[in-house]
Amino acid sequence: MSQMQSVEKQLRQMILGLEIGPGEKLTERWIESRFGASRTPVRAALLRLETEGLVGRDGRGWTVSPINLAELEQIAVYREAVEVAALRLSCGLVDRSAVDVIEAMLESCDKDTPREEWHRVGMDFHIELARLSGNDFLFRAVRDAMTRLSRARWLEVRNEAALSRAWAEHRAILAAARVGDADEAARLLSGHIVGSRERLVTSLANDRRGLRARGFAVVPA
Amino acid sequence: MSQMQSVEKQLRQMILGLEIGPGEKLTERWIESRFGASRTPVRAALLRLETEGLVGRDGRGWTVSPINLAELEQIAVYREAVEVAALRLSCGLVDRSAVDVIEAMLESCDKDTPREEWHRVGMDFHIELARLSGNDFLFRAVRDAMTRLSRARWLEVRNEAALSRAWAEHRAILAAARVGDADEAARLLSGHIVGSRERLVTSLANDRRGLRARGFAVVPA
DNA sequence: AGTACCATATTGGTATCCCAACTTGGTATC
DNA sequence: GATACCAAGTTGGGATACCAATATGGTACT
Repeated sequence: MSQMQSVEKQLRQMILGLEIGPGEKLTERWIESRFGASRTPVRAALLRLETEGLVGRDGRGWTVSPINLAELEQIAVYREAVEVAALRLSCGLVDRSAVDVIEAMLESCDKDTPREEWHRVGMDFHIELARLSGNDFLFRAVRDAMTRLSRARWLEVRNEAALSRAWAEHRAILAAARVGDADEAARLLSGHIVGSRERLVTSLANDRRGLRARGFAVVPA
Repeated sequence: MSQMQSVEKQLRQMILGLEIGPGEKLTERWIESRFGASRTPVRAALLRLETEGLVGRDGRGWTVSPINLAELEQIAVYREAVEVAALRLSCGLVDRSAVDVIEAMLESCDKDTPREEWHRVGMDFHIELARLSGNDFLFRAVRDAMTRLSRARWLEVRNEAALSRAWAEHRAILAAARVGDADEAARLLSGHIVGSRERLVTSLANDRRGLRARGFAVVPA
């Protein structure tokens, strides 16, 4: 693997894992020494992460993108459009057996599963469902949206009730998709996304003070 | 403007204007000498254009992305999802006066208008309509999709009949949006996108031999 | 003539150097 | 004590040098 890919991957992981806080300043030279690479691959990695929305420019320098509540709301609308479109396509497929693979993914989480795993599977559910459509653009749109939502959702997975509710909704969506009921699946997915957004934004808005105290920049809606 | 932005802009213009043919190989050193910049900004520009899908990696090197008919079909599905979502949002706005600005844009094209302008306005119609929704993600999705479609559409604008048909459909969409009839506007827009895709892919598939003769790589659906 | 092989040129990946713009911290002045 | 100002350090943008991998073209041998 090239240094650029290595730096990109590690830096993304640190940002998504909140090892570098939202809103924190980054310098190319710090990344350079942190990962033992020179500035050329570091700059390349930053340019890519910028297009993912994980880092942004702050004047001349670089900043880890803050958690942006207004952005979270817009992403939810965007997600709804692309995920529903992908799901409708999938419901029209003759072979929808991949639904079972996704269901198995959900079932792999039980009470002993670490939080990180719940978090990852919760995102992968949506990503894999989109991949099933066979449309690369819809798939990438969902994957990128989930990446942007990742940190905000991570701050939320402590909530047991929300998780079990989400899993129930996920199963219901799969059940509708399995029998090819596109309208019902779409309705359930829309509801799930809208509901998730409301709970997420409310929760973060309430926690905002606490998050800022931990050094996490959170810009209001 | 930084060299990176300058190189990115000029290179994008050359690719979209077909001055560099789809499928052509690019070397960083050629770009370097062509635009009088050093490799640092050249590499940065290539990395950004890669995320736009205008250039891609070919093993170790760089290639201008070929025209890909399968991709065009997938983009149409993607566009339909995001553009319809944006249009429905726009129809729900209380102030839809911006529709008139878009209409004026359409009207600025007459028989004396050069082809390039028709081409640009035809794309900007969709982009501005998406911007009107106020959702940045839907807007960027449409803008990026139109960028990817740009070259294929350029090979098509010679067709007078298709243009006047497209303009009529554009006007009808605006008329429905103006009175806030979201369902009708969405129906018209869906039809417009599906129809455009069919005509575009058919036309390019027929021209494929001729395009390859001009050195343009066209990969079939 | 065909083919296997090697020297050479070219390429992208990386490291490093320089520079102008900007920050920062201290200092002299009022 | 406040403020205007300046010097030193830091930063991102750019240029260039170097390297390993690959492509290329010619050559010797069959």
